[in-house]
Amino acid sequence: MRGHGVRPTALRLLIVKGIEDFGAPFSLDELYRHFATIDRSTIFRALTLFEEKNLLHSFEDGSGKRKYCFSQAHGHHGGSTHHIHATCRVCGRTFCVAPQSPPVVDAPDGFCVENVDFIITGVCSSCLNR
Amino acid sequence: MRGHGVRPTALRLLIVKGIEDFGAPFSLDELYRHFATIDRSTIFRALTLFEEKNLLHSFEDGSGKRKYCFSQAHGHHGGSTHHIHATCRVCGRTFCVAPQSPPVVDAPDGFCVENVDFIITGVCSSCLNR
DNA sequence: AAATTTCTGCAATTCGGTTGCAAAAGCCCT
DNA sequence: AGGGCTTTTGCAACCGAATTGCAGAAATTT
Repeated sequence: MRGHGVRPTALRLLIVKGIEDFGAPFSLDELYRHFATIDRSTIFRALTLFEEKNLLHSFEDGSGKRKYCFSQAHGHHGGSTHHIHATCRVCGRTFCVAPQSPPVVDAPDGFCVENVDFIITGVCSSCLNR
Repeated sequence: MRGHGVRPTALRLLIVKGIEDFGAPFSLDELYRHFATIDRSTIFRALTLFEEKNLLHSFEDGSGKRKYCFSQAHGHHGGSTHHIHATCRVCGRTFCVAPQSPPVVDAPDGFCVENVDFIITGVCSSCLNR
């Protein structure tokens, strides 16, 4: 955390802990409800800061809520800002499709690529079996 | 339009016409401003209906506004619900990265894939040169 | 053309995200 | 440890985009 220029306050540590509990991409709202005591804006600002400092990555998955997850750099796979996610349109949850790295495609002429998101939409197995 | 179970009212025909004028993914707002006379909710409901009936496809590109574009089935490429788009984080416009079909990746176990979006984020050439 | 259904405009609401401000907490210096 | 400065936090309010309820208009059916 310090390495990224983020001061580790009590709440921020708590928040990171909470994020780890999720183990999957989460929305601001999910995290907020996770510990009902911390203010929404505090969490929002922490997430924004974390993203700025490259501890987190965020993306829109079609569910209407922005999703956050740890940057690959942080650990669980690869080593770039590339992501494959699967979002269930029924329950709105998003899963990391772990180790694969998204394939390379051509961008339009002169387009400077900063990030690539690969988003699968459909129905997850637990929503299917119900 | 009829083939998809959508009744072609005067306004809906106008709206489709407007969409064709764009030639690129557009937001509700852009379309609304395109013909200042039609009510926002009317357009919204038309787009929602079109999407339900598979005339349109929509996705979130990170710009905060939902983007719509014709389903591939409708014509301009491929033949499935697969999409490659490039979004400029400066001007918010989204471009179709036309003829390529996104590569196949594995979804989580038991996940029923309905759609695949490949979203490139960065800065477009006209925003770069300024 | 009367009855029924669908569509449209308007106004209001929801929802997620974001900001301004004052108090609280943390940091640094003596 | 105490005082002064900076950063962080909670609260309340705001914002923009999406969405809905309702009543009148338009289209369809009989």
